[in-house]
Amino acid sequence: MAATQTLDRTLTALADPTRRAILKRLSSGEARVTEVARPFSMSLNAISKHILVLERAKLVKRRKVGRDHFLSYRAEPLDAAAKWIDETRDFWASRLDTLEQLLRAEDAARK
Amino acid sequence: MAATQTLDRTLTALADPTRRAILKRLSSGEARVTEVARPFSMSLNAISKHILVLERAKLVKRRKVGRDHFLSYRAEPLDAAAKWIDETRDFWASRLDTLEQLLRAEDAARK
DNA sequence: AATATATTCAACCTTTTGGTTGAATGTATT
DNA sequence: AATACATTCAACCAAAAGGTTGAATATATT
Repeated sequence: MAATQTLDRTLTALADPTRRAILKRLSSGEARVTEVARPFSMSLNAISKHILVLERAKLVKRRKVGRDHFLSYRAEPLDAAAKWIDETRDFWASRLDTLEQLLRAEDAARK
Repeated sequence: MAATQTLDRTLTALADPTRRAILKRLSSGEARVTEVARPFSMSLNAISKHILVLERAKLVKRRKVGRDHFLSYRAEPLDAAAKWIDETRDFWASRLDTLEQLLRAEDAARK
């Protein structure tokens, strides 16, 4: 699978506050679906769907024990996301040609 | 505006590969809308909309000069995103460190 | 065996997203 | 003044997202 698609899934999963909250919850320990859902004011089904999105992004792993599904947090996909952000964010800091950019912008504006 | 909503906008903006490509392009210097659109195989209008999403997330700033709109990249919103990711990602790493320290301290006290 | 619990599946609904095309607006150029 | 260029606005469309409710499935408990 293309790396860009993996990144898409990761960032899409993170772009929703409910899913971020679920992840934070799981980052401090395993929990069952119902436990995860409890604090939220939406239906269990809605949470079940959010969990699916997180699973598809490999941010959550599921372990089934009888009727209980234990969910756990996986950090790995965050590495690629953090990497992309850092690369993009630091672009100018890591280059000293800010001056060149300014000049180019000025030049473009003139013509 | 709630911090969570700002983060939503940032991550939503980043979750699309076209928008990430636009950002990368702009991170190496200002460009006009048409210039930004050129490499893509979709309509100018589609790109115009993507730019709007990036602007709403404050990742792109617009400077109008006559009929030209110059777009520039802004890194600031990435800080919050990077922060959230790092906090979440490192959770167990830092916790295990603390636990290890506690155990080591206990051990030292015992002997 | 009957019932309760944990979870998903399925169907549905509304809003948002990501794209299209065609027209409008404002600014340069000739 | 006529025309070309840069950009957005508006209407439309299909697909996806995020939620709901009700039924189905599988496992525990009594």
